Amino acid sequence: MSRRSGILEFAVLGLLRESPMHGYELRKRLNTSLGIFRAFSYGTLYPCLKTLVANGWLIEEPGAAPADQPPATGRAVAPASSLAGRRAKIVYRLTAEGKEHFEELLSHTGPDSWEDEHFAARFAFFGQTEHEVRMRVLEGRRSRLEERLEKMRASLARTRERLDDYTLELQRHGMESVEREVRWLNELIESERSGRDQRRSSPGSEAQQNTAGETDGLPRRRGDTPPDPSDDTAK
Amino acid sequence: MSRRSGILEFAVLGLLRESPMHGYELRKRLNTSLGIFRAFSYGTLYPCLKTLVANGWLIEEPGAAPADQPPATGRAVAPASSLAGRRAKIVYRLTAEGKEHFEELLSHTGPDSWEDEHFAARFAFFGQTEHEVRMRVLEGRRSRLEERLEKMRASLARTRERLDDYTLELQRHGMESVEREVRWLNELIESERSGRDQRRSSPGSEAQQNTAGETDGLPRRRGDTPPDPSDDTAK
DNA sequence: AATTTCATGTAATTCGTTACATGATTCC
DNA sequence: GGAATCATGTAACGAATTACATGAAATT
Repeated sequence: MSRRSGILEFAVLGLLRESPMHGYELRKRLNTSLGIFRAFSYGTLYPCLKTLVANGWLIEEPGAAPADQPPATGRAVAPASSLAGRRAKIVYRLTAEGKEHFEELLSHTGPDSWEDEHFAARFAFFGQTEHEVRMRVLEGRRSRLEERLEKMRASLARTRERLDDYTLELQRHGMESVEREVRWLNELIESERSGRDQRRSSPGSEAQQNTAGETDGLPRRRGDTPPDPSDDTAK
Repeated sequence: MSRRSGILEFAVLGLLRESPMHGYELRKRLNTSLGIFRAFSYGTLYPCLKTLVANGWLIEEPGAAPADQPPATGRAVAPASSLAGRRAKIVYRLTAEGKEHFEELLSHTGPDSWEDEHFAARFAFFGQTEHEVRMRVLEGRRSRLEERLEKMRASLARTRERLDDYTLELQRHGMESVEREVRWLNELIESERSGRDQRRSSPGSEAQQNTAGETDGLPRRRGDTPPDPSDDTAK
């Protein structure tokens, strides 16, 4: 019941799987940590959390600091008027069912999975995804983009000449972007193939830290930032 | 009244300015001709048309073929049962007020204009936009993207190491895309500057044909289609 | 003490889609 | 004459935003 768009639900479960958090922090992670994620508003996030709780996938805990600041001596964190009545921070924690559900979502691939935002969300949690599934998603995405390319080419060929230069340039640029993403996917698929099946659905409940790991099959880039020095003019 | 999202309204007015059309065709143009435009459904388009008519910006005409096939001898097009009763094709035509309104939209730039979809729509009609405005839009877009880049860089620096390789790769790719678009904008702004102010708000009501024109200040690319022959498998 | 940032929520509204319902035209 | 495509619409729903309302904690 209540198919709440998948994407937000998925991302929330995925993030909470790594560690419990309260809504406010969750939102920030959603907007920044994950690559492409659009900025969800509180008006979206909080109701969604309620639903997830209602489904038994999360539990609300009256918590103080979100997993960074350890509870330590027992005071100082939940200060004055006991943790009972007042509206305190609510820390959301994934239940066993929630974890199971997320795992299921992770292993399931439908035609949605290739669409822009869905794909980004899937990719963001590739770390906990099985090799098989990763391949399916990457290849699905690629053929989705190739379809799109074909349509663009067709439309471009059909309408040629009749369009002004700006429209043409817009289309050209759009196509180039898509072509570029296809190439990116090719690289990813390539390295996915060669770097066999490291990291199946993760063994423990901990997020794998991957400290200084070169273990992953990703195409490495050193010299990350492009040759453009001195652009940190903050303002 | 009824601020219908701007973007669809804008695009519809812009397309109808070039030539009258009926809804069905309009939708196709929306999806293909213009570069990036997402696919609007009929459920969105038709009500929007009604609103535009109600605002006096469009008029519905019982029409047969949409401006391609000339009315010619008067028959053959609206065949049997006269053009009276039955639900016929409705051709939408821009009124004088509509044209005026569109022109106003064209010359107005708000902070919306830099956002992804808005920008694409604006760009698609740069052909009828004044040089001044084009510059504002391009530069606004660029600084919007630069803001975004800064945030991404900051977040990346903040979270380093703590993220798994896939998340990192996703962010890297996202940033690269944005950087690329900035470079594209730089080129456009550059050629906009050098190729002074050709094409102010268009003189006549006709869409400028631009047949084989090299007049525009756009960065030219010959060898447009990438080295990929034989891809016209229309299927 | 006042301001900013953190934190949680709700109601109204906007934007847009899906699914449905209908009918005309063209192609085979 | 049947299928595909063209063509127009509507009602129900969905997803997410904005604006509002509240309050606790940290900073100055």
